[in-house]
Amino acid sequence: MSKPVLLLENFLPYRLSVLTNLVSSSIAGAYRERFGLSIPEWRVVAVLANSPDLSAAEVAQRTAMDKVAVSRAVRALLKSARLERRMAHADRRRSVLRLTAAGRHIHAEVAPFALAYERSLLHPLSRGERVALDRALDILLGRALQIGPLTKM
Amino acid sequence: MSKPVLLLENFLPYRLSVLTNLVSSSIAGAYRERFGLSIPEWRVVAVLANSPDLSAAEVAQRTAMDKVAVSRAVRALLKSARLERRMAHADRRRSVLRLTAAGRHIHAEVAPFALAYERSLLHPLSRGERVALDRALDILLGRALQIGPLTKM
DNA sequence: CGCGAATAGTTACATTTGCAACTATTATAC
DNA sequence: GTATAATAGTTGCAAATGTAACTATTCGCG
Repeated sequence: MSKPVLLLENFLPYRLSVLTNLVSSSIAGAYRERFGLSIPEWRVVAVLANSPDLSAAEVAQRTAMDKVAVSRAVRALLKSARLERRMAHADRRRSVLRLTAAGRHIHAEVAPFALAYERSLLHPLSRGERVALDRALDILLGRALQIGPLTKM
Repeated sequence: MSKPVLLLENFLPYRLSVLTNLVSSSIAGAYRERFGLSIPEWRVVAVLANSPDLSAAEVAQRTAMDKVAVSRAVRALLKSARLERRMAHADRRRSVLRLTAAGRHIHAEVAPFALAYERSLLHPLSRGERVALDRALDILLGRALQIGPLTKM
C-alpha cells in the first residue's frame, strides 16, 4: 500500500484549470476580434436569444455569473446597441432585457461559430466517450456545489 | 434533420468554465486562509517538491503558467521564505529554485489536503467513470492545443 | 399607513491577470 | 572579436474580476 503522491499533472483541479483556460482564451480571442464580444457579453446574448425579457438577476442565475458581471456586460451591450432595457411596470427595480435586431444578428453569427468550435473540440471523442464526459461533468458539478466553499473540510 | 441549437447549459466550454471556477475558487479560498498560499504559489511548490533545482522557465513549462506568473509566485515564496534561489554558475541569467525546509513543510501539509479534496470530488464517480473522464480530458487538452488560438477557423 | 428588512442593480475599490517593454546575460554570425 | 539576435527574468501598465458599500424600490408586518 503506497501513499498517494501528488503530481500536478494528474491533479484533477489543475487539469480542469489548464484545459478551461486554453479553451476559454481561444474562444475569447475569436469572439473579441471577430465580433467585438467578451465572454460575459456572449453569455448574456446567448440566454436572451432563447429567453427574452429576463431581468438581470435571472440572467445572472442562468449564466452562472454574479450580478456585477451581468451589470457590466449589460452596460456594454446597451452601448453597442445589441440590447435594450425597459423597466418592469410592476416592479421598477427590475429590468426587462431583450436583444435588439443587432443583438439577434450577432447571436445568429456567433452561435454557429461556437457550435463549430465545440464540434471540433469533441471531434476526437467517440459518441460513447462524449456521453461519458457529459455525465462526468454533470456529476462533478453537482458534487462541487455540494462540497461548497470548503470552510471546514 | 434539425439545426443544432446553442443552449448555454449544454455548451462544453461553458460547462468547463463553470465547473473549473467553482473548483478553483473553493480550493483557492482554503489554501489562502489555511496556508497563506495562492494557487500559482501552490503550483510552484508542487513541482519543486518533486523536481528540485528547476529554473523559473522550467517551472513555467511544467505548471502551464507563463513566466510572469511564475516570477510573481517565486517572489512571494521567497518573501515567505518557502523558497530559495541561487543563480546557475554556468548561465547567470538562469535561476535555480529549491524549497526551503519551510517550503517542504507547507507542501507536506497542503498535498494531503489537495488529494483529499480531489478524492471527495471524484467520490460519486465509479472507477470506470474516472478512467473515462481522465481519458476524455487528456484528449480534449491535446485537441485544444491542436486547434490553437483560432486565428483563422 | 409606516418603518425595518429584503431585493435589484450600480458604483467604487482592491486584487488579479495578461501583455508589452525593459534589463541583463549568453549564443550566433560574420 | 564585435555586432546582432536570442533567452531568462522583472517591471509597469491596462484590462478583467471579485467584494463590499451604496441607491432605489418593494415587501412584510405591526
